[in-house]
Amino acid sequence: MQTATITRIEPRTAILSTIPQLRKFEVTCSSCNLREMCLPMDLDAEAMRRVEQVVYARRRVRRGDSLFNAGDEFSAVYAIRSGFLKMTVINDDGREQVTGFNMPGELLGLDGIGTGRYHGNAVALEDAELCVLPFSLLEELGREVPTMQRHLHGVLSREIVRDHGVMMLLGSMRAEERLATFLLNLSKRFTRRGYSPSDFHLRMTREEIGSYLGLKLETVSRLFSRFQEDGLIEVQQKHVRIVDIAGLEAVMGD
Amino acid sequence: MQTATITRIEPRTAILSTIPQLRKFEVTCSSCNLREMCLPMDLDAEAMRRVEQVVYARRRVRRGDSLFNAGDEFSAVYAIRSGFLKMTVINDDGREQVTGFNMPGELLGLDGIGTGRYHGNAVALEDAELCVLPFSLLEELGREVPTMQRHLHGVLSREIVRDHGVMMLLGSMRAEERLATFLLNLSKRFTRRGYSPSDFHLRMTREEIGSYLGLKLETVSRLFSRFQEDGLIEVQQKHVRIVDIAGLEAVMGD
DNA sequence: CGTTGCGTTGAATAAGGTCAAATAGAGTGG
DNA sequence: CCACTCTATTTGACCTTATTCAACGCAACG
Repeated sequence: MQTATITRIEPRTAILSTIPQLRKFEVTCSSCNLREMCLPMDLDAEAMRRVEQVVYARRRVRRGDSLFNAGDEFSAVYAIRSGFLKMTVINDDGREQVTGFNMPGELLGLDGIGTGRYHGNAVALEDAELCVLPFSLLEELGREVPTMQRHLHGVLSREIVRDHGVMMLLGSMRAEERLATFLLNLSKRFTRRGYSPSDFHLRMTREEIGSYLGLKLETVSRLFSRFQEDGLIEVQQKHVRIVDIAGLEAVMGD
Repeated sequence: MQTATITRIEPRTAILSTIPQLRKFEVTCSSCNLREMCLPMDLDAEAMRRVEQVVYARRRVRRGDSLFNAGDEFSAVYAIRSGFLKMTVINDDGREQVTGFNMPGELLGLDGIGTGRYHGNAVALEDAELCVLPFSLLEELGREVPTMQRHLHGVLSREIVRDHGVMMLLGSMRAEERLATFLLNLSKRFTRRGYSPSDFHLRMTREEIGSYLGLKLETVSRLFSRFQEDGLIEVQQKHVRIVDIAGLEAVMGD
């Protein structure tokens, strides 16, 4: 496990003009193709400029490496620019639970605000690049720009809502419903990012899917096979093709 | 389902002096015995005063009634003054999942910030009284008082952390571990509120416990009986007495 | 004092887990 | 480029756990 590369970017616009064009281009949220779903969503030009001041570094994490681990000191949240990550928690007996899979445009590290230390582990499922948002700067921005404040609260609240959805999944659904829900959720998120709703590459293993869904990897594998037999999907290793969306949705309806 | 009683309290201190002594006394967070664990935790006098301006109404909800329901317009979060409540979500096929049980000093309604509508249902398990905190006032306060801002973020973040703990419970633990965890968690929270760590009254039914823990009510009942046979607890209907805390903790260790 | 909701318990069943073996890919170094 | 290794995946057989179905008991309440 090696230290991830950190690319420092100038923190304040005052200095921004001294940076080569290319670099400047990289920093701007306004030109980032994730702006529609990332933190600066729906901001006016002025607010956007302020956010860009907060994004003061870029960080790369290689597949298998951690962005942060449980217990690490919290100082920033991260916006995913590229790559897939998983969030996990590990309990006393060493059992690991995957609490989420995250894709570009999503925010990581919110679990660290409350205690000053990250509560979970963020591990890259493939090489990833992230925007580092020092949380104190984000809070400062929130105090000055109500839109940003509201937006940050929204992100936190929606994470809670998402978690409640996972509780519903884990607490009330049968195995096949869980997997169907999972696939449909991935499909929706891929669609939002401009990728195919029906054809995608799973970055996580069967075991990681199983952990997230509260199932064993063998069960996940069997379900993939069954869904394929039933003509709902086509699977080949990590590549999934959803053949019958309505059918998948109907799995929950029985 | 009847509308809960709402007691209006003057929103701003300017008017506060006109209220009878008793009422004034009721409003003050500073004299509330929950201040140690509620929103105004760790605030200085000035910040405390500001919070008290935000708490502008009191609301009563009777056992079985809803404080709010999924889809209701979001405008406030609620601090529980007295009484137990449960949070639930209901999915398309009508299945209900209990996502949490809440006791005095805890905040409800955070799930509504992100979308402007509450995502879950808050139902009183016994007659309850709550402080109404209009969220726009809370945000305003957050912008002006960094301590409060940080504190609100902390509450939101810790809710996420709690949810991840529940995911761990639902995704990775066996039935008996879940129930043991649940009982120990209740014990801890009761202790914090000055009640007995070992002797308490469950406000929720076996079915509600089961829903929360991802188990059927019969399973919960059997586990209670088994824990009793094993000398870990004594149960009589809703009254629980933890006899062997270490033993309960050990349930998770096997 | 019957009704009703909640809780307990037993027996049968099903869902998913465990164990084991075979296979398929991906990555590595010669 | 190929052989080798390692890890991920698939599948079968069997087992365990929790669910389902059903009956009954208890306590609160009109």
